[in-house]
Amino acid sequence: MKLTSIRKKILSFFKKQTKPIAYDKIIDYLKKNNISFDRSTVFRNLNFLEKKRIIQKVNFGDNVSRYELVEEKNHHHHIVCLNCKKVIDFFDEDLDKLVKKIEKKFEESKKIKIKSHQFEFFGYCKKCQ
Amino acid sequence: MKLTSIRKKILSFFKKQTKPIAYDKIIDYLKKNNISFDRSTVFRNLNFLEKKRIIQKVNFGDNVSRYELVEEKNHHHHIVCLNCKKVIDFFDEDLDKLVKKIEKKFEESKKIKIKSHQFEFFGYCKKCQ
DNA sequence: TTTAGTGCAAATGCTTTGCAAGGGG
DNA sequence: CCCCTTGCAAAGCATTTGCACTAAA
Repeated sequence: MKLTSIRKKILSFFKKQTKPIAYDKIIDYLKKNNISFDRSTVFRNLNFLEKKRIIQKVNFGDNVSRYELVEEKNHHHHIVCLNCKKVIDFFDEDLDKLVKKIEKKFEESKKIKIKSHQFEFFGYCKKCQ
Repeated sequence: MKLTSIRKKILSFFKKQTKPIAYDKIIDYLKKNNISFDRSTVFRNLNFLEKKRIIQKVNFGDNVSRYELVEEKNHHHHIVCLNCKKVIDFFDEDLDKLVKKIEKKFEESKKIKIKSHQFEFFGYCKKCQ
């Protein structure tokens, strides 16, 4: 993996984020910081980083690709405002335990290798209700 | 809501499905049955039916819009094969109970109105492992 | 009769690709 | 020096839109 100039910038931008970010946020960031770039390069880097499992896609049901850094230690889920797309992370031990139990159950009974899951809540935040 | 010819066909197609279907499956169906249609009409109907809460979008993380009929009684989640996209429905009472508990908790503490959630597992089915 | 819904064609927006040039290891 | 990565331009798709016409209620 070559650490090219743009790749470094994109990675450092991801490190600053606390929520999943969409492609256009990266574009905005690069523009604001007067970093020259081509859109295809950004897409190629996102695909590349996803394949390398450095970032992962997060799905908010609106067909917009959002990414966040993969962090094993920090497993969490999201609550997303359907209007303003504000994101609140949440952690729930009971849920994680139950998820593991369910995964085990299906791996045994259906012979499926579970690789990942998505679990998101959608609603309206205080401001958007 | 007018019951136009195409709308009827689309609805009856949905009623035959047991799994979420993507746009192109509908196209295939209409073609096979020699029903004349325009792609934009199909999109308009999907959006319309979604707005009316007759169908709902289901997200498998691949940025393909898939829909299924909304059925209140029959709340379930999916396990999706990452390779062949085969879908297995699953039901889990413990999970549903926990979800309700979590929703309540966040509605009270964060003042968020939860409207829906998505919960899907991804993995590789027997054939694709 | 009224107006929601359709077909058609064009536009839009996101993402990918081919190719030649350039920068990183 | 090699070849992975970039920039550029063009292509590819999925989805949306404007407009005049059609058909459902």
